[in-house]
Amino acid sequence: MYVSYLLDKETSMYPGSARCSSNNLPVQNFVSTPSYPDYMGYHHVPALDTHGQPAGTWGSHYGPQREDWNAYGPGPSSTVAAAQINSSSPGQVSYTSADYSSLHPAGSGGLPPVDTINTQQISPNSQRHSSYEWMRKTVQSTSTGKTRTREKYRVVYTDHQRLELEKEFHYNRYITIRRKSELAANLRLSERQVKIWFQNRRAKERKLMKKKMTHFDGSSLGSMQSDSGSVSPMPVPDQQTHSEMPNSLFPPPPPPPLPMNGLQHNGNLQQVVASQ
DNA sequence: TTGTGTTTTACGACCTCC
DNA sequence: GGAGGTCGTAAAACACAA
Repeated sequence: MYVSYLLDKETSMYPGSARCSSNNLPVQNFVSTPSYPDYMGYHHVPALDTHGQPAGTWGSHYGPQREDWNAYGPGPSSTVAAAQINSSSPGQVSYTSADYSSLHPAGSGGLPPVDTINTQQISPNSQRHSSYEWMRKTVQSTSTGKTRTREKYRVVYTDHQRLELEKEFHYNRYITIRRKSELAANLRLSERQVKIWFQNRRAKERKLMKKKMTHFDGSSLGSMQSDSGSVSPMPVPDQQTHSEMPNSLFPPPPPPPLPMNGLQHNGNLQQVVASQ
């Protein structure tokens, strides 16, 4: 089942990691998110599942479209960040599933305006070294997205941002222009950041697939290998739009790799894009 | 505390497609 | 030419053992 696939994947992805610095507050790092065990549960929580709803329900609840979060330009306003710097244990926020659900009204199918989710209580159950620890920690940031040519090399995305990106990724490994735009606006990332995140995420998946293949010595992965035997686990871009895919049809584990370098997909991808 | 390994952002090079 | 794809890589952020 795909859920177990996700579990395996996610537990390895964020093994109690609390990717957060204590010094800086990137503007987009405004909130942390539920633990991934909770996240895993989102498959079963209709209110959390944005994809079962018509795509149209997504955009309608967005906060004001923010200007592209320019990773190259001067830092954006610090309005959100300022709200996060408030406490002594800065921005320590976490959601229970219920919290999270309440923030995502059923039917809205989308994320609440990020500004509305910065005041959640700290999880009382979290313990040090538990798998929930990471979500207690504050994700903070500097004020700007700096490139490696600037003072700061990179920012750390909030758990919330990653959660939503992961959700989107698990729904579809290739994001459409529309969804990219929506996500970017909703997560206060630039579209470029969303695009690159997906690229990196696919790369990560390919890497994991490769790892798995080598681990299993290909014995049970015959169907996942190309004719030439070379490993190219790039899935075929899903041409379905989000509004077309029901909850129960979360994509299966990465489909069989294609014997090519991925560039052959461009035609299809652009068709998808064009269809938006 | 520090050294080391892994993961996460971000980029450049290069590719194909329109 | 611009878009987005992969691939490889840099470096920050992080985990963890010693």
